[in-house]
Amino acid sequence: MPKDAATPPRRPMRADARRNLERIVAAAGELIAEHGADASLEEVARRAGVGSATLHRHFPSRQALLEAVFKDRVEALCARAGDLLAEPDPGQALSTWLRAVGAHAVANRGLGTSLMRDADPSLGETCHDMITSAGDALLIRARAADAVRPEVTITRLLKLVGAIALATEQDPDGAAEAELLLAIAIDGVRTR
Amino acid sequence: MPKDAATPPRRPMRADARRNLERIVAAAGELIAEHGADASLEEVARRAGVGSATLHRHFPSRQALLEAVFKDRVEALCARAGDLLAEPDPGQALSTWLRAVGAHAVANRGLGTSLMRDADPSLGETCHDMITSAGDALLIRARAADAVRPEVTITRLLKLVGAIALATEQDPDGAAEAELLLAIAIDGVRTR
DNA sequence: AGAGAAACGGGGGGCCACCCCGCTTATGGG
DNA sequence: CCCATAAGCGGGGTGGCCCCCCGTTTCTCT
Repeated sequence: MPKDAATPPRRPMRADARRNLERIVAAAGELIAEHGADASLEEVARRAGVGSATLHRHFPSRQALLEAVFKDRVEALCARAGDLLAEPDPGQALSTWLRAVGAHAVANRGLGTSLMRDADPSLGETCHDMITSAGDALLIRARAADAVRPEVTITRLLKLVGAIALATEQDPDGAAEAELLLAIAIDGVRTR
Repeated sequence: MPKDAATPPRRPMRADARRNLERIVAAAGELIAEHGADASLEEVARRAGVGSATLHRHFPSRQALLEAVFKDRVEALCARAGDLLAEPDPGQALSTWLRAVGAHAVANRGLGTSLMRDADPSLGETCHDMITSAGDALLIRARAADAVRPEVTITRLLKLVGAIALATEQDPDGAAEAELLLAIAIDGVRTR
């Protein structure tokens, strides 16, 4: 298995190109944290000290840029999912992980949007794909333990989490509210 | 109690102004149905046969326009809530109503966004206010019957429904998916 | 009918995404 | 070490959008 499946071209990237690319991702990270997922791409280029054309060449769509910005955070969540497979209670493990995903999605504005889209097939290994695989392992285990209802799929769960993150994004205390909404969704509205 | 609390100005609106306003709302309704809540306002004005300045004079913000477009649909949902107060099972009544709200939110793109915002205080009686009051009656009854968990508030429920509608908006079969997600959220992820 | 006010809308400013194309610069063979 | 080559760059143009200013048109009341 290759160390990095996302770089199949044989010619290594030119040094300046890689440098610019890194600057762009860094600037985008800052601006997205400040202004959300629909931050101005021109401003990103400006802050990166790069022409807007360069940004568009490296990232043909906004989504592509978001993927690059959030990649490492998503990887962390995937790793977390792996750890939780060792947890004795499968239902609890899934629930814990979903809360972690929700927390990240709220903390990093725009991540929620990225997690929900499975659309664009030109982007190769997307955040959505990664997190789906990671979560699915947890879900399958929970289902085997009969801890989740049968119509629950990983796609639906992630959509739910992403939607909640999006909905609480401009709340004054979004993190706490998201936590609560997720708890309600997981345990149900009705009393048991 | 006045029949229409939203028109306190004594001078009646000029005939042409009212005509334009109606045209704008109609055009906006069409375009929002086609392109979602972030349809181009210029295009709305164009289709209404009106200058863009006129649109902005009548509706100082996008949100104000959305409120006008969805007002009657929201009133229908409020009426539905009133009817459901007669339902014998309070928990069931609440759940039925939430599904109805979800269905409307999915069918009318952009409605979900409107229902969640309680922000702008300059807009008087907003859709959000109306639906909150209507739903609260159902929720209070359900809570009295001990049918819902205590941390559930009407604001949170509506946020949940709106978020789900938003998340399924670009799904191929959004309506069915939203229905399912809502069912999961209401009954909980876990088996009972 | 005429005065006055209310409403209109063309057009301009500012911002943005996206792309074209002539110029710069890294790279690897000689 | 040098230079040919092509990968990469970015200024500036295009078209779209939101929002507002202000001269002009249209309604309304007497």
